[in-house]
Amino acid sequence: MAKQVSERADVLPLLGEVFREHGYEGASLARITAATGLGKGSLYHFFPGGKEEMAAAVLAEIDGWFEREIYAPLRDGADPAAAIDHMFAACDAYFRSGRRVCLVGAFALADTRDRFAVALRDYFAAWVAALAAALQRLGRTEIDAHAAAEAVVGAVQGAIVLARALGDTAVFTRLLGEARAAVTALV
Amino acid sequence: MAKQVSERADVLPLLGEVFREHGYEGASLARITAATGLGKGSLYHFFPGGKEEMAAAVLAEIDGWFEREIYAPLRDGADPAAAIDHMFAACDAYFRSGRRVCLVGAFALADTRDRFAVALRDYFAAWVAALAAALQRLGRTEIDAHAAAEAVVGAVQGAIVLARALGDTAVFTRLLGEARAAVTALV
DNA sequence: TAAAATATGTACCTATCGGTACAGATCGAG
DNA sequence: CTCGATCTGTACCGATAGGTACATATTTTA
Repeated sequence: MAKQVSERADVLPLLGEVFREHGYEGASLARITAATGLGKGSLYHFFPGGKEEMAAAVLAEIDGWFEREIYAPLRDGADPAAAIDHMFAACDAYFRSGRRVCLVGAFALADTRDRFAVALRDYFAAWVAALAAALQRLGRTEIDAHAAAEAVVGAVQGAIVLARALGDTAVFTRLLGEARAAVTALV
Repeated sequence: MAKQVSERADVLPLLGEVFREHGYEGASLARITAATGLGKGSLYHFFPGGKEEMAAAVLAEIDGWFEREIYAPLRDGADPAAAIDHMFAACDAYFRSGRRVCLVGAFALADTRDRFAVALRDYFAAWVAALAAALQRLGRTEIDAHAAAEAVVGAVQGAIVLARALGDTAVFTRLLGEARAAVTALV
């Protein structure tokens, strides 16, 4: 019985991928075991709360990544305009031009919405608030900045849906490009 | 054993609601039975292909509704501008300001994407094409019209995700209003 | 190196999954 | 009224779901 060197944090990305590809209900313990290489023993040792705790941990890890990589620069970075550019580039890379689903968005459309309501709300609220802060720092009014930020975050989610349904990554890039142009034009 | 008066077409809306609320995998036969009042006998009589045929029938019914109610007026209606206005109003009503999920969009984010790939692609392709046709009839170039149509359809999907995640129908109305303003401004 | 804490695999549990079989009930056509 | 077609409820199927129990390994600590 070889001891696995993996930490709890190491399995979160693998876990996230399983939830992304199969959804919460479709992510069976068998699939999770196969994807992570961890047996039920290890899994329930790391996540005593079972599947629900696994999904919550994945959501928390995602939230942490976005906070570090995207929200913080928008909110506190020296150059708001550069932070916005970085956000669009990071989104294209993270969502692989629409090939990769946004787990939070997917959970929002499924009946996981209620179970993880707080995490979902916080994720999008933080994103909109951070982007709005950057836009305000560029001279926009609070109301205008908030509305524009909502539109951009919504555009990203819509672009993922469209790109996946049409099987076309170009539409993702196109929509993000338009959103970027629209939000940077008036600055 | 009382004979049910329901036709196959009558159960499709109920079926659709179950898939919308619980997703494909979450829509168990038990839930379907409870929601429709039909036992397994009747269910498999109407849909010999089981769950997959039920979902396909629901998608076809949805497609038919949008074709009749939204695409046709955009494409062939006498007044393209009025058809666009009607589209936004119909979307707000149909998706109940973001309270109700778009089944096609939800399927696109789940692993049902591959199983129903053709239906999902057709739904969005038809929507974009119809809206683009209306915009062209209002004088826009083909390329410009197509890009604008994609942006609007994407905005609707993004608005649903955001509204559900934030638990706020106002953001749906706001985003659709902005999309409507943007698309009708240059006409 | 002994003991305590941390991992891990396996066997097993009950509940439910989608689907099938089929006997009855109900119906319309003649 | 009869007969065949159309419905519908129930019992049942094997597979799999998430989860628990626990003995066995491995590390860490003292």
